[in-house]
Amino acid sequence: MTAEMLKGHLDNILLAILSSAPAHGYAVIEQLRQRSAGRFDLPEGTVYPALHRLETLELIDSSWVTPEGGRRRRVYHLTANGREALNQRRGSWRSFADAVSAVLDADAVNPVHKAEASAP
Amino acid sequence: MTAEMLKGHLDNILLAILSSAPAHGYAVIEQLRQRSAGRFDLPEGTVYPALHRLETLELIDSSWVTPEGGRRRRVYHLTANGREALNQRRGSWRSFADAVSAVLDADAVNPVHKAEASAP
DNA sequence: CCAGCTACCTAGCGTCACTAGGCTTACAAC
DNA sequence: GTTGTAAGCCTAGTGACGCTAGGTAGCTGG
Repeated sequence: MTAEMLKGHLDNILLAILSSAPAHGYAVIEQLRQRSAGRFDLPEGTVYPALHRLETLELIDSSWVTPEGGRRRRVYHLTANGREALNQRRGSWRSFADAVSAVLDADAVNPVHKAEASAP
Repeated sequence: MTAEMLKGHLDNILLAILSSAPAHGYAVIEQLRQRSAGRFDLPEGTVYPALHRLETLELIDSSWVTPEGGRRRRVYHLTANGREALNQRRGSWRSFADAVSAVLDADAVNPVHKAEASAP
C-alpha cells in the first residue's frame, strides 16, 4: 500500500467521512483510521491541506467551534455541491476500481488453470 | 475518472498486461483499452516512461524484435521479480480497494434512508 | 515544570501521469 | 514520387498532490 496509491482518491474519502457527520481535522483522521481498519493512517500534513483544498472548491465549509472546556476546533461539513460531488465520485471510483480489477484479474483469476482454460 | 487516480496503479496494470503475454509498448496500450472496456486509454507519453521505469526496477526486460515485413519493436516480458511483484501488488490493490470502498460506503449504502435511520 | 496529547498550520520535496513535441518506417493513394 | 496515414518509439518539461519536517498553542497529569 504505497503512498502514491492514494493520489486522486483522498478527496473522495474525506468527503465520504464528512458526509456521515461534520468533523474537525483531527477527528477526520481518526475516523479514517477506524473505518479503514487501520489501513489509512494519514499524517496531518496530508489531511489539512486537503481539507483546505476542498474548502476552496466549495465542496465543504468550516466554522470554528469551542467545545466546553476544550480548545477551539475547525469543524468541516459538506456543502450541497460537496454532496453532489461525492455521489458523482463514488461512481467514478467504482468505474475505476472495476477497470483496475478487470485488468489485474484478466487471465490470472486462477493462474494454475490458465493453460487449461485457454486451451481449445 | 481523473488522471490522478491512476497514480501508483499504472505499474501494476502494466505488469498484469505483460503477465498474460509479452508485448511491445503500442500493443500494451491497445490491450489496456480492450481489457478496461475503453476506460484506460493512455497516451504514449504515459506508458513508455512507465515501461522504462519497470525495466530499471528489473520487473520486466525487453528485446528488440523485427517481425516479417514490419518494423522493429521493443518487446517487454516479465522477469521472475516482476511476477512476484505482481502477485504482491494484486494483494495490496485489493487491500487498498477494500479500504476505499469501506470508507466510501460506510453510511451511504442507502443515503435516502439515512435521515430516517439516524433520527432518534 | 515538563511530558505528552490534542489540534492546527505550512514550506518544500519527490514522484508520477500527462502534454507536446520529435523521429523513423511501412503502406496506400494520387 | 510524394504525400498521407498509421504504427512505433522516445523525451523534456509541467502540474498536481501526498508526505516530511518543522512550527505554534492549549490542556492534563505527575
